[in-house]
Formats: sequence, structure tokens, C-alpha cells
Amino acid sequence: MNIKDVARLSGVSISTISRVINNSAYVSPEIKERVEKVLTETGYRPNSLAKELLRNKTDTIGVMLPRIDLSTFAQTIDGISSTLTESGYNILLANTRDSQEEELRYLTLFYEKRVDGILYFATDINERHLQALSKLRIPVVIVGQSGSYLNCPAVRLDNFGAARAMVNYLVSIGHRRIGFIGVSDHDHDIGTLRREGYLAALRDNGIPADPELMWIGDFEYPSGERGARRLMELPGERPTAVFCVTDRLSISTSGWLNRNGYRVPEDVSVACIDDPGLLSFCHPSVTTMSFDYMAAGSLAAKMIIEYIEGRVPEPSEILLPYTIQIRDSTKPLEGAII
Amino acid sequence: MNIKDVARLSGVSISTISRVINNSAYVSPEIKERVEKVLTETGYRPNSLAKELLRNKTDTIGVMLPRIDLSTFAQTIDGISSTLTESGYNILLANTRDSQEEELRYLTLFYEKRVDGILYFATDINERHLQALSKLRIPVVIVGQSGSYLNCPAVRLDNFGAARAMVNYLVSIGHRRIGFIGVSDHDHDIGTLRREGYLAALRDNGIPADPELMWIGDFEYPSGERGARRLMELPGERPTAVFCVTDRLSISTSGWLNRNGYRVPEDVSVACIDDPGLLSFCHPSVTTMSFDYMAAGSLAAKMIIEYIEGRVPEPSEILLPYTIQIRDSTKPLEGAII
DNA sequence: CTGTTAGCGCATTCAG
DNA sequence: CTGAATGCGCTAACAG
Repeated sequence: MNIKDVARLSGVSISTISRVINNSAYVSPEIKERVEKVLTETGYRPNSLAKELLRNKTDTIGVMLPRIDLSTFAQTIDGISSTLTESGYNILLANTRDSQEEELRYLTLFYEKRVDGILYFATDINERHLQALSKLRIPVVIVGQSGSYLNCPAVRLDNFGAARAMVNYLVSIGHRRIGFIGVSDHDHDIGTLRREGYLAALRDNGIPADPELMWIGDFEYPSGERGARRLMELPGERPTAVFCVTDRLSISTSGWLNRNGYRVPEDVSVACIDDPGLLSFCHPSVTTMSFDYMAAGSLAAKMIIEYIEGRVPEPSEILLPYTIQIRDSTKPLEGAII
Repeated sequence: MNIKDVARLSGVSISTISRVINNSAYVSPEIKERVEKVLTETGYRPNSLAKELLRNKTDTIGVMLPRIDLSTFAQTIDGISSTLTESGYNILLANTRDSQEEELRYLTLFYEKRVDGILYFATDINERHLQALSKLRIPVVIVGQSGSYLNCPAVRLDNFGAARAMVNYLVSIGHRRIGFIGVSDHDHDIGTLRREGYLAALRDNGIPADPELMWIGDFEYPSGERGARRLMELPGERPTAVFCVTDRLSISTSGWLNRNGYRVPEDVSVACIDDPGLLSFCHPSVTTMSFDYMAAGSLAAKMIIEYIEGRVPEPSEILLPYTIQIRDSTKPLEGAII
């Protein structure tokens, strides 16, 4: 069933059908009615491919992200999809499973499919991305990292500031021996910036960084357990607080501590960054830095739409703030002079 | 930059370009080399829209789901995307936020965009869906619910069996007064079937169902807290175990109990269904029924591909089994005769 | 072995 | 106010 069939059934030309469907010009009432009858009877719906080919616009945004099973990403997508839907855009999803090859492949695919714009959840940006993106000539907005290297607008989170502020908070309630459970630099904002925030806070307070107190793992739960065990089995004075760079790591860190004779927060305080609902409701609830990921997604969506419509997004980089959520997993250090 | 430009730059016809790109016929080595040079220099990539229009195939699957921020859905999508990618398919994502209007709107959109197939995460299927889908003439596979009403193949989870087996387990370790924290029937498999599994298990053991012990809320964390409070503040003998229909609800139930003077599992056992990594690592770790959502996604993807390729999926309905994960949140009832 | 041509389904000139 | 014709970019059938 195509526009030709509808035209034949209605006894008019295809132009008239097009005019009725798109309401793009006056059509005499009788003909209009006749056409509309055929339209509803047949349930005809125009083929978007043809339209898109002609208009050179697909109303589709390519969304590329390294993993979909992290609540932070899921929430961001929620924000993105809600805003894009409102504006009549659709999402072509690329779940790259952290593979750079996949990223580059999908970039090509996005181009071939002529998406109107790309939202790129970047982790580790390098020369190859720069090259690939520059050839693309498609509006790109970076999510979760700076866009300056790629010369793209970006929506970022103040990861450095959040980490620094959280560790400063731990120090402010008396902790000085603070363990760190992080992830590799492969993810720049979470791996590098959150670690640097931790180190900056130590410097802020004149506390020497102790490499022994820093554990670098991955994003999965077991990594938090391994880190916690490592920190607690260290010879010498054990940490009185542990700062984890993600919510997942704090859950498994806190879980391991509680299961292994260290009460949280009485013996060890635990804090982290990112605030899925979970952290308020588990036991003990977890002190964390909260980012509004839904809002980040919405903003990114708005930016890419602006960009597509020819306006260069202003400001070209949005930095989202953190808010501290003090809960039950942290407490002032016993006997410390605050 | 289109195929014509490339043809001009190479000094050959567009057919030759097409042949080189698709390797669809023999081209003399000299010409081939010349064309390939232009291809790499210009970075030309064919326009998929034109190809898709011609071939009447988009290599795109519409994936429709009610919410993306549940780990079960995220995991399922992970399985879907990995299998679809392997087979050269892409995902057009429709996040409907539980709105039936949105569902129907997206169904039309999927049709207009000529997706090759649809994966439909159904919750509440009714007459309108039946009508809409029957007009569509696009292969559809239902995920997470029976497809018989819509006459579609489906990948399901044995929700009834899982709930029944879990409650039977609780009874087997001595519990007889077992609270229930569920969700509304709006979600058939989770709302209705998991509740019926609970009731069936009670019948299995000759325990009369007590409506007072059953709380129906929603999917969010606060609902578990409200349910827990309600069950514990009931006059009369309090439950010794609580069965929650989802992992989220069990987290907030367990959290509320622990924060309000009921030790889990010493005073109250807590169990649920669904097994995100979280439940193994929190404290106490949570006894649950595990479904392999990644596998469910993979299977659904394989089914839709089969269907698209003209083979009717066999069997037309796959029921995925559960496996029990006994962890720290449940323990035999003190003093019970088992 | 390579070029010319038709047409996928539609929106949009341009005539009438 | 309506119809005929053009072309978006590409593949495939057909000539040469």
C-alpha cells in the first residue's frame, strides 16, 4: 500500500493525496472527504524512508553509549528520550559495550543512516574519534565529558568538584586516613577526575596521599569487595573511611565491610558519588554526591536539537553541579578533634 | 557527496561505483583501484535511506519498552543489542514511560519507519494493541509476557513458578506467616502472576491467605518501605517472612526493617524475585529467584530475526526458568518444626 | 566488463 | 484547485 494505491482508490492524483495527508494546500471539501475515507479505510501511512530521502532529514538522533546497564546511563537516556520525543525525534541506539571498534563502526552507521545528530556518551576519547567525527559533518553533543578536544558542545558533570567536596566532607568530620576505591583512567571523568578530586581534597587538608590506600578496579560489584578487603588487610593503621567513585562500588564495599566484622559507619565510614534511588533505601543508607542525570539527558537533548536547527548551542559546555546527600554510612570519627 | 560525485571524480559510471562498493560484480583491477582511491580520499559512504527504500528493508528493529531505568529491562536490552548487532540489525528505541498512548503512537512510527521487526516489552495488553498490531503486518515478538492473545511469538519468564517456588521455600524453612509486597495488575506478569504464585504456594501448604498480609504498591523503592511498615504495624501476630515481587522492593523492605529495629533475617526473612548483581553484594545479601535476562534478550532477538527471515519461530513461546539463590536475608524460623 | 536506465515512495515545482 | 513531471540516492536489469 503506497500513495499511488491510495490515489487510485480515491480517483485522484498522488499530489492530492499528499496535500490531504500533510495538509499542505487547499483541497476541495468533497475530494478531501473522499480521500480521508480511503485513508482511514486502508489505514495507509506514508513511508518515512521516501520522505526522509527527499527532505534529507530523518528526525533521528544516534545515541551511543558504552553500557546500558548502569543506572546513571539509564537515567540519562530517560531524560534524553523524554525530551527528544517531545520534539518529534527518535532514538537510534548504539550500545558499544566499551569497545572502541564498535564506537567507530557505529559512527559510520549513524552517518549512513543519516541521523540528524549524535549524542555521544564518551569515556576515552582519542585521535581516532577526532578524525572520525571531523569527517562526519553531523552535529555531535558529548555527554559526560568535556567536548573541547573534539570541538563539540558538551554536557558534563562536575566530577572533580564532587569528589573533592565529598572527601573534604569526610575530612571535616574527622577522617584523615581515607581509602580510595576507583576505576581505571579508561573512563576519563570517572577514572581520572574523581581520583584527582580525591587527591586534591587531601592536599587541601595537608594530608599526604598514600598510594597504599588507593585501589583501582573496574565498575562491577566484585571490584568493591576486592578493594575493601585490600584496604582492610593493609599492614599498619587501617582507614577510618572509604571513598568509592561509584554507587555500585560503595554498595559492595559497604556490604563486604559489614559481612567481615567492620560495622558501617561505626568502624568505617563509606561514601561515594552518584545517587540512584537505591542508596537512600538500603541499609545503611549511603552518603553520596547526587547528580541529576535525567536533567543532564534533557539538556543534552535540547542542545543537540538546537545544534541541528542551526543554532550553535550556547554555552557550548554545561557543567552540572552536585549536591551532597549525607546519610547513614558516614559518621564523625570517634574521638577526633573536629 | 553522493554516488554521482564519486562517479564523476573517478571518471566512471555510478553502476561501477556501486559494484566496487558492494563487491557485487567483477570490475577490472585498474578501475577498481582508481575508484577505491577516490572512495578513501572522499570518505564517501552510501546513503542507507536510498538503499533501504529500494530494498524495502531497513535492518532496524523497533524496541518498545515501558521504562528503561529498571535493571531487568536494561539487562534484557543488553542481550538484545548484542545479538542484533552481531546479525547486522540496529535498534530504534521507544521508551514509552508506561503510557498506552505512547505505545500506540510508537507502533505507528515503527511502521512508518519501516522497521523490519518489533520487540515489544508488554505489560498490559488490550484490545487496542490487538487491533493496532494486526494492521501492522510487521513481525512482532513479545518480551516478558504471553503472546497468545496477540497471536505473536514470545519470550517469557516463569513468573508464576518462580513466585510459587520461592514462597514454598520460605514455608519449607518454617515460615507460615508470610507477608506479600506486590505491584498492581497493570503489569500482568509481575503484578498478577507473581501474586498468584504466592497464593498458590500458600494453598500448596494449606495456609489460608490473609488479605491483611498483602500490600500492593508500585515499582519504586518507597513502596517497599510503605509495605514493610504496614505489615509490621498490623495488629496480631506479625509476619516472620516477607516476599517481595521485585528486587527493588526487597531492598527497601529490608532497609526499612533494619532501620526500624527488625533484624533481617533474625527477626524477619526477606526474599524476592529478580537478581541484579546488587543483591549478592549488599548487606544482608538477598535471597531471590534469578532469571537470565541477558539470555531472554538474546533469545528474543534471535526469534525476531528468524521471523523476519520468513521462518515462523519454533517453539512460538519460550518460557525461561528460574534458579533460586539462597543468601543471607532468609533463615529458618527459630523453633519451627521443619 | 562497463554504462544507461528504470524505479523504490514521496513532496514539490510548474502548468493548466 | 488539481494533475503531470521531476528527482532525492541508490541497486539491478539490461545493453553494448
